Amino acid sequence: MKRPTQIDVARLAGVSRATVSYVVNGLTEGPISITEETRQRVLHAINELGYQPDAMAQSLRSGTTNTIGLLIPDMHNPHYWQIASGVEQEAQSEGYDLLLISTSLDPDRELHSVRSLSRRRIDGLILVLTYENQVNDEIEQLVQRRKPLVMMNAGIGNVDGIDVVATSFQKGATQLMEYLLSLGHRCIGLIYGVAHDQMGWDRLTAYQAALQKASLPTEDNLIEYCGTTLEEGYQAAGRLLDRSPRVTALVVINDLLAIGALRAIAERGLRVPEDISIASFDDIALASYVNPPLTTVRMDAEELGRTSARLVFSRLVNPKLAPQNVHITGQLVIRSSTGPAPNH
Amino acid sequence: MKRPTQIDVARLAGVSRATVSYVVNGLTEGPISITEETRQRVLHAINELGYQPDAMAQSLRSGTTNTIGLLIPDMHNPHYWQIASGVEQEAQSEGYDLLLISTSLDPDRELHSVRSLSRRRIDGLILVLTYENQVNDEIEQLVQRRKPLVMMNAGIGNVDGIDVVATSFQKGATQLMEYLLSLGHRCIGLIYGVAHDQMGWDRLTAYQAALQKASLPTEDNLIEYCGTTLEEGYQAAGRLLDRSPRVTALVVINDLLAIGALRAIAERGLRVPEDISIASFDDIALASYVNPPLTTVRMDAEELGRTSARLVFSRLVNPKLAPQNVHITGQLVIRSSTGPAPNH
DNA sequence: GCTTCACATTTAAATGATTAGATCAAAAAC
DNA sequence: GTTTTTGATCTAATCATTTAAATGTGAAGC
Repeated sequence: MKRPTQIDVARLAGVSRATVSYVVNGLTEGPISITEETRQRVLHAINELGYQPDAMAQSLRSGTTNTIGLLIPDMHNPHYWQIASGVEQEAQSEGYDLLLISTSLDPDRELHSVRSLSRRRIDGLILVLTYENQVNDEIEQLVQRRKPLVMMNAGIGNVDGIDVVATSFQKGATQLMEYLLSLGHRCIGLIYGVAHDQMGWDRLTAYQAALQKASLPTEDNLIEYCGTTLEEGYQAAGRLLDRSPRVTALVVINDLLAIGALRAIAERGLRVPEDISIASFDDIALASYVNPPLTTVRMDAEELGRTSARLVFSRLVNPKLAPQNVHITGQLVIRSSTGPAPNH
Repeated sequence: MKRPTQIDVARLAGVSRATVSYVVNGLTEGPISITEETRQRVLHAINELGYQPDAMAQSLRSGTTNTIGLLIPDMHNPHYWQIASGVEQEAQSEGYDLLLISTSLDPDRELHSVRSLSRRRIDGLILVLTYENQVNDEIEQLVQRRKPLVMMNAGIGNVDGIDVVATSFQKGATQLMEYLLSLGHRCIGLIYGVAHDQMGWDRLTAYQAALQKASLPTEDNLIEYCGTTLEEGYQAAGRLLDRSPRVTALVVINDLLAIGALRAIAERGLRVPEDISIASFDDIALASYVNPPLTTVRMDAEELGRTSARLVFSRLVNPKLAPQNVHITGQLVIRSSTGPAPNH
């Protein structure tokens, strides 16, 4: 059975399509007026047929889709989920739907997806990119078409004239390092699990700067590189723990990998924080529920999502707004996964 | 700057709109033929203007949106994320985009969202509902319009004639209970954290049946009801643990809440599994990384998502397919969070 | 009695694509 | 030399809506 259109309703009610449109959109007051009797006839016909206006046709006419797009790098990391959750909340409360695309950390897909979203006449777009430079042309176009566009990144090269929600763990990472050093830790490992070199730079540089400032060696043998999954975090922690001298503290690029690392620690019979301290970044919901609760640098990802969405909507309301540049920094949250260095 | 349309391209290339369409869609072979020279002129104009076909207009014409919708109850539970992830993967590989809606466990929103998705001419729809009965009318309509529609549920009342991916923990829960009883546990608590009475029924009944079969009391004082968040699982576990006599094993409705429960256990200085065993359902990625790794009944949620998506696409290809009814059951995975009952 | 006006509704253009069928010139067939 | 065919392109209908402008009617104004 085909879905009924305005024409079907008009025919059944014995009126023209315009009248149906006016009734549906409640324009019966003001310049246009429809008799109550006609109105009822139309409403009755709508009910009879189960008519619903076709969103595609409306979109074509209005140039508006009531949809915002969100591009995230990976659906397996709770951090990105939380961002999406925040965006979804805000979108829903504004009556917008969410088109979600994950690029699975693939730069080709990133480019392809931005193109696809732009063809769809999305009303606004939030990008959490990993390979920014790839899509500059597309972004340029979107900006010129006055599409609300928010880029969320970890302080990579910002594009001019667009809204940015920049996140930085730099300050929080520095705080964390000072805290660990004050606990007497002198051999602090870093698990650097990222999809791409440019990611996590804020944490890496803060880590190195802190060590340097404390006149400690910053050689690479304290850094273990890996991918972005739990399993890879677990593996990397294992490799790092089996080196000697063993680190007394472990800084992990995010909570997810830290949970993987916790397992590696537990398997070696080490106690946290008595034998080894561990700290990470993000403060995902789980961070305070694992055993022991993780010391972490908090960045409320859901709030990040909500903020980005709000930027989109504020530009949707007022397209002439000057480019916004929200800067969000992480805050150190001390829990029980960190403690004094052994023999200190 | 407005986005260029087919007309702009046609004008610049000195041809008609039809010709542009043919070139864009690569129909230059077969019944239609275009000289290479014209083709080049059109392509050049497209490039010049940065023309991209408007997806809305295409959708209106074709009645097809290249989009599938997914409705999930809650974005905070990793279980649903994993489903979404599976759907997204499959959709992307078929060249479809994903429209994601979370109802936040609100029945009104559930109804409203299904309506909204149906207005959008979504090509297919996957519903993970919690309040099925509310939307039966809408579903009926979608079926009559021959929209591929998959319902994923935990074996509640199935609607006739539609594709269903039914999940059941019944068998796995029974296995789990037998396993716990065989370890000597006689006082087994249940943390029943659901949004809605009908959810988790499979686990509850299996739990009760197993106790009854073992001639153990099935009074309600071993069951702690709560909501669906980590925090609520934590609280509920606390309440249950503080009763006496204390349970020697804890069955939790899902892994997420079990992780909350683990914290409550740790805070009371109890060891897992020496003092108390804990087991749950889902086997989210984290389940094998927490300390200790959780015994759980595995249900691969990502696979669930992929399966649902595949059902949608298979019906999209062949609308006359008989209604599919995939039944997926959970499998017990024994890890180290369960062990012999104390004093056994 | 003629104009003016308000009211209730309709007509038709516009949104941006696809595609069946029309057109028109040049080449091929007879 | 006329008809047929073929190749290349164009015309116009269609998809389902919105909305500015037009239409027709009866009542009010003078």
